[in-house]
Amino acid sequence: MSPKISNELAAARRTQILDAALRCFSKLGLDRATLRDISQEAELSLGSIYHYFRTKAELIEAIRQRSTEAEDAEYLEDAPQMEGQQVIDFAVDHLFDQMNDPASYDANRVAVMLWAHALLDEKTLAGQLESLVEPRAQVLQALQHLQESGHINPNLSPRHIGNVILGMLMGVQIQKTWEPEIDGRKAADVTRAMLTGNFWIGAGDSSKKEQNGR
Amino acid sequence: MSPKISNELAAARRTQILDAALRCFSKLGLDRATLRDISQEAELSLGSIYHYFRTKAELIEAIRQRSTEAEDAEYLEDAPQMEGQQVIDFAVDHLFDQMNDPASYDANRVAVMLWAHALLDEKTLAGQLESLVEPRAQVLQALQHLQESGHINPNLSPRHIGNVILGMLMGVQIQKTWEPEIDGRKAADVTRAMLTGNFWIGAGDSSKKEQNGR
Amino acid sequence: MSPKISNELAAARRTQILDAALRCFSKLGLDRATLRDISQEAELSLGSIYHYFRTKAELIEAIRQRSTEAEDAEYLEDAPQMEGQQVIDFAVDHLFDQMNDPASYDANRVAVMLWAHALLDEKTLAGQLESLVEPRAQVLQALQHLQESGHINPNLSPRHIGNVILGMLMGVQIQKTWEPEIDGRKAADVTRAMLTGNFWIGAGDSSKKEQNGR
Amino acid sequence: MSPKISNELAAARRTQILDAALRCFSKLGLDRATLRDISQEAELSLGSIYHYFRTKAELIEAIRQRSTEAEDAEYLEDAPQMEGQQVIDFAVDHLFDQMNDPASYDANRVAVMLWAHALLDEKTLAGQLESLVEPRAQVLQALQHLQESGHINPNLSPRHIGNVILGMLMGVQIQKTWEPEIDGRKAADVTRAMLTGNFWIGAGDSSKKEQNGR
DNA sequence: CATGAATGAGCCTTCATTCAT
DNA sequence: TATGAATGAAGGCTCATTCAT
Repeated sequence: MSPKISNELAAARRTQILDAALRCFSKLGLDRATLRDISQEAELSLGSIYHYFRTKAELIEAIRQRSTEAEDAEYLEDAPQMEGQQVIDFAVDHLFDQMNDPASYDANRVAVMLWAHALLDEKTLAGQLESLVEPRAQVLQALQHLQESGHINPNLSPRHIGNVILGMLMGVQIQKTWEPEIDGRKAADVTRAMLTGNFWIGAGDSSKKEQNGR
Repeated sequence: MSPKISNELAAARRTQILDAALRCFSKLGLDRATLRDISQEAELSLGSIYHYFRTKAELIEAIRQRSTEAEDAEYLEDAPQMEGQQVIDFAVDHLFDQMNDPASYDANRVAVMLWAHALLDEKTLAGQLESLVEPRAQVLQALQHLQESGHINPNLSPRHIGNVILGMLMGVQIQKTWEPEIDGRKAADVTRAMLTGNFWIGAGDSSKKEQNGR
Repeated sequence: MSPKISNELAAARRTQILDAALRCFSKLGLDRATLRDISQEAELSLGSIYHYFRTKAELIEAIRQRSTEAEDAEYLEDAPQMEGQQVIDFAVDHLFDQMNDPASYDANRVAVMLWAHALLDEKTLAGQLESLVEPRAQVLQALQHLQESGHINPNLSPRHIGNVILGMLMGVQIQKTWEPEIDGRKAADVTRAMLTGNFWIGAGDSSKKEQNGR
Repeated sequence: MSPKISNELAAARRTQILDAALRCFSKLGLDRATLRDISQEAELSLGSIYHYFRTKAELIEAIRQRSTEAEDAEYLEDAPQMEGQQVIDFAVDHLFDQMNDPASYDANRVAVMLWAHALLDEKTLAGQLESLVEPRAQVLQALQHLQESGHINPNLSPRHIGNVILGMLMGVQIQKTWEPEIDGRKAADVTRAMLTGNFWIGAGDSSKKEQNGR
């Protein structure tokens, strides 16, 4: 009989290794976690890792891919049927929710590490940027509609609006890895308020105050 | 022989080493840049590094300190005498300007690396957070005033407003290290607009205005 | 089911593996060719190699045996009925022909590798020497006759004549693995000339003749 | 003071390492001798080796260079002022002497290993061939003279004569690494006899007998 | 018999740190 | 104080061999 492991079993092993790697990377960092650490965390031999990942870099890349795929999968499930401001609200809520989820603790930390890692590894950077292409296009389209319809200040560069929105999410995520007590929902409230005119309610301008004030 | 001269010399050597380290860390990463790399970049002997920094960790810490001190020095020069919205505008402009300055290329990259490094090194994290205490207090005070005076939505958590504002800056900085062509000034425009009610102008469509003005 | 069939099958598998091993060893070297390389070259599974050869050393030994057996088989077919100078001529021609045969490319390279390998592995050395016993005895007998009949200088040690003759063949074979454009037949001409007095013809200059003929 | 080691000391360390490497390679083989083995044989730390040789391949190459340089140095000391047959006699004697010298035991074994190694490593092969260029040219010139003056059979290819002569030396050296009791001087006698018409003295042919016979 | 996943000792190489000069 | 040679622990990776299926 073939001892060739079934595809499901092989996938399970990959998952087992990736899970262990995520924990090790989260705890020790991408550079300092060794493959021996990971093999022990996965309760496998060192050599086994190499059946599933040819190099450490490939393992890191697999971690990166899995995390963006996971996000995309959840995200794309609901996003398509929305439009305009909803798209942005949804993205913001979704990402802040994930940031708040204790189960994402390691994933969030490793995500931050990968952002720094992308500065040194072209492949990681390419993967990182590529995973942003589609969400970015969606957001840009939504922003364009909102600018055309006069809701968003048309003098602002859509691309840079996108950078700032994504930046808010990334920047808050970093801070939350530093100070886990930060409440993602409250940060989401702030973000949403900023994006929909409910942050600055302009007391000194009575017309604006009435428009935007609750 | 004069201690003053040797102190100056020593300070110059430290600077020389820190400059070299910044370049090496920027290029190779905190973990992968070796002390030999740094000594060569500084045109010093390997051993001499150890006269000025006892360990590599101490050198990294010194890099971190110097970068926050530099920012603080510039920043605190002008900021104190301002108040209210000015404080925030000033901070935003200041940080985006620095982000845009080609001379800050290495410093910006290393800053991002240090954010990730803080996840693994308690001392780095403590330093990072400590350097935020004062600016954060200033911003919080300004926000409080602006909420009390009715300019900013009082239902939002000041602390989390601070997190989001800082997050925008950090998040855009990361993206700029990935895609240097991002224009920091345009991102600053967006940020300022968001913080002062000029992003979402919700005008021209009364039905929508009512929806969002709730 | 028939044991005969399985024996044939087993022999075929062995041959298949040995052929693959010869190619891998030729290309990568005895130490650097891995059993996985060989299994892939043989289009077999890694595990199946171990059904036919218990260790890598045993596989190498089998390669060595097969190559000397092949030579002996061809060689002994015709050689016995010869005598005197013919024996030597025949051996020289035979070995140079094989050296020249493109089909022997890998075998010749691996033979050279095995000569070096014999320095480290007693079993290989023993096999190597043992395979020389019979041809050496034949050659020695022929040499003895030729010395007794006055054809070959009787002051020379037969054993060392044998060493030099075999050495010529081995040494030219090494050079041909380095520089494949060497023409084995021309080297055979030289060798045969040396062995039969047609190399140094010392003619035409009586003064020199006397010098060298002493 | 500069701890920079003097050039002589550095050269001594290199020699120390090369000597140790030669012993280890001789005993264990080029592939199987580890750098740790060598460092221990040299009574140095493992890391130290890497101050003097960047890689194992470079160490092997240094071994190869040193051995050919040593030969050349001795050889060229006396060879130039000779001509004709003397050149060949001298080369033969010189190489057989070295082969016979117990102090060359390891060097001779490693030389054989390098011949096989050259099949796998282009740089080794290039070095090997390059070291033959000059002696080969000398020998070819001597052969040409001897053919023109009618001493050597003009129908033989000079290049292949050279291959056979060098081959005799190499082939006997291999056999001597296998069977150290082989007497290099006696093999030298045989070789010299073959090269000067004193091997085949042609009893059955009276004309030849007179020409070549003693 | 066949298969290839699993094992883990061991290899080459790197690098922070020490220390004799 | 300055230098860089020396140290050796540790890391990524390989590979002969075993064994469950």
